[in-house]
Amino acid sequence: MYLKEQTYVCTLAETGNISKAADQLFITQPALSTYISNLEQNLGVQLFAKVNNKFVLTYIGERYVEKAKAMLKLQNEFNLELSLFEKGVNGRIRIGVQARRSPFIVADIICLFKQTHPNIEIVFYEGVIFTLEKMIEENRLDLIIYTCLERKPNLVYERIKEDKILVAINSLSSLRSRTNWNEADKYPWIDIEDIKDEILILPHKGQSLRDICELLFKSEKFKPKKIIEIRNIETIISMVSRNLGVGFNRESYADNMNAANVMYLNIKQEKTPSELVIAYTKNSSQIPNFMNIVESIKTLLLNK
Amino acid sequence: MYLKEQTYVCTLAETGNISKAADQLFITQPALSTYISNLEQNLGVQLFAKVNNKFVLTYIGERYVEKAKAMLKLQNEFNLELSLFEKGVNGRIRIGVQARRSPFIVADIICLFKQTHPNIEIVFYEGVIFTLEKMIEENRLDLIIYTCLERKPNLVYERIKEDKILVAINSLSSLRSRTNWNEADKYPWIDIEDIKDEILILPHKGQSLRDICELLFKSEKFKPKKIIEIRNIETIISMVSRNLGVGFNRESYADNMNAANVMYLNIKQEKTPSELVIAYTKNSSQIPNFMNIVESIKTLLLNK
DNA sequence: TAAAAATACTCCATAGGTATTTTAT
DNA sequence: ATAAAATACCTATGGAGTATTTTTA
Repeated sequence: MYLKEQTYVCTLAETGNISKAADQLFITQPALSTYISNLEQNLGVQLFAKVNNKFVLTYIGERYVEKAKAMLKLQNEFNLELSLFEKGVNGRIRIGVQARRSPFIVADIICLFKQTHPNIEIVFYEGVIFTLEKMIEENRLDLIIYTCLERKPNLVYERIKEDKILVAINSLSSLRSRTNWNEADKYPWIDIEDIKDEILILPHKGQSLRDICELLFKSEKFKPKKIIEIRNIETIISMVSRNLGVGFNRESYADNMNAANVMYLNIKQEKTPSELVIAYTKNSSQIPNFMNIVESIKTLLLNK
Repeated sequence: MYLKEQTYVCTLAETGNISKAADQLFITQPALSTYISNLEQNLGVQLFAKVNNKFVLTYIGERYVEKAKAMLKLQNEFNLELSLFEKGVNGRIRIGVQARRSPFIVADIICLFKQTHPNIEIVFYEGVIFTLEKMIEENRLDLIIYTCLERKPNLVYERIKEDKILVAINSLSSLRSRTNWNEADKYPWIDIEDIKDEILILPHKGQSLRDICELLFKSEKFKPKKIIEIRNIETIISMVSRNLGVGFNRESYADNMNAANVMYLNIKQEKTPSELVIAYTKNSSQIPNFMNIVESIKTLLLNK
């Protein structure tokens, strides 16, 4: 942003001398001379009066310069912001996270940015997968962190880790005897057929955990006998804790939830577990060092 | 003053659509398209992101638009001021008057402007003739009202009226018998030779009234016997009122001074009396309807 | 007479035009 | 298939240059 007209007039007003002003502006004296006289012609008024071969502002010239100086101040402010932005000091990143996941992530990311990019404004949006994907495609978010069920072609994905569906049973339940534990695995395994007679506590339809469960049930032709629908996953787990049924959870959520006597199990039938990912649009031009930021968020999430 | 760059960007930001924006700006779609992409190239950043074929501002674009809008506001303010100025509504006129004359003139001029040009700022400067002439030549005044002794070639003069030098005598003084009164004249006549033995009360050297008296004395080879020097002309007249000597005054001042027993006399020897004038520089480009203003001040002074 | 500004002229970058192609819904 | 944006290409204006003249102190 360069305000040539305003700069020229203000410089001439300060020096009172075409030749000196032209020097300061790195142009020649005739160039400035004709520029100013053309400008005055176009404006229809004299901005300068010539007194003893010095250029002094007329009344309307003074009015012009007052406004022009304010403009030049704004120009400088923008140019400063721009240079900070280009260096990556300045900026804004809009991050979308699943509302469910937000408590485990947001505070950490804010702490990370406070240390590494204190002048980058972070805007969080919490929502469901569908909304997050819609918002990033509409350029209302720069980056989303979520459990991806199906990759979209116009987004770029950075895989953080697998995010398996786990069955949550009460550790005192008789189901425990049906589980197998391989030393290599974090959780024991269960066959989904073994819980078909149990009361299943699931989120409502439309919640992504429920939807992914339904896909699994469908592919396995699994028909649950009885389902209780609960919106809040923490409530589901606390119900399992009281042995009121068998719950479901994502591995990434399970790690952040504590409840007495709750035992998590891998599902034998889950072949292609969904993934926790960072996603962004291909032409993400909002921030210069965007990829560094993605990397540092990725590292943060991997180490959790 | 036209901020093309800022106007183009703000219009595009508002419409989100190159074609509509181009229409509003009275240019073609390709013209705006290339203009914006060149601008982004030069700035080194994207101001807009294309989302569903709509142009939406990026972070730095928002920063740009915030500054640009403030500039456009200043531009509108100036353009408004300019149009008022061109219509003569707005403006400033700097009037110089002789300090001596200021009490009889300034209030009337201010009243005149309040009625006819309420938005024109009037700046008064009060000083001696020499300073007034210097200031108008340096463009620090637009117009001076004073008693001109000698016309300068680079100034334009509007003659208001003759401003004769009068002799002030006490009406009880014996000098009265030496005066002649023609019916046609405002004041009786006296021969300067008749006061050469009197005590003459004159302003100090350098005061214009004294200087003009000296010129008269010189051309008439008139040698006063005794002179008392008094700076304030009102004081001189009050001394005449007490019959302490013979005073001098300008006709234009005399009309505005009251003192008991003071009688004013024309001087027989004054052949080319000085004039009360309005003077201004030849290229007075400060105010569009300057000549009207000069005329109305002239009329005001004539009717006093 | 010396310094500053204005003028004459030349050149080139760029804004803006038309015609057309590419892209996106 | 249609509408919008981008691209290609052409033109003209005006900003900036050099050389020179005019003006002013």
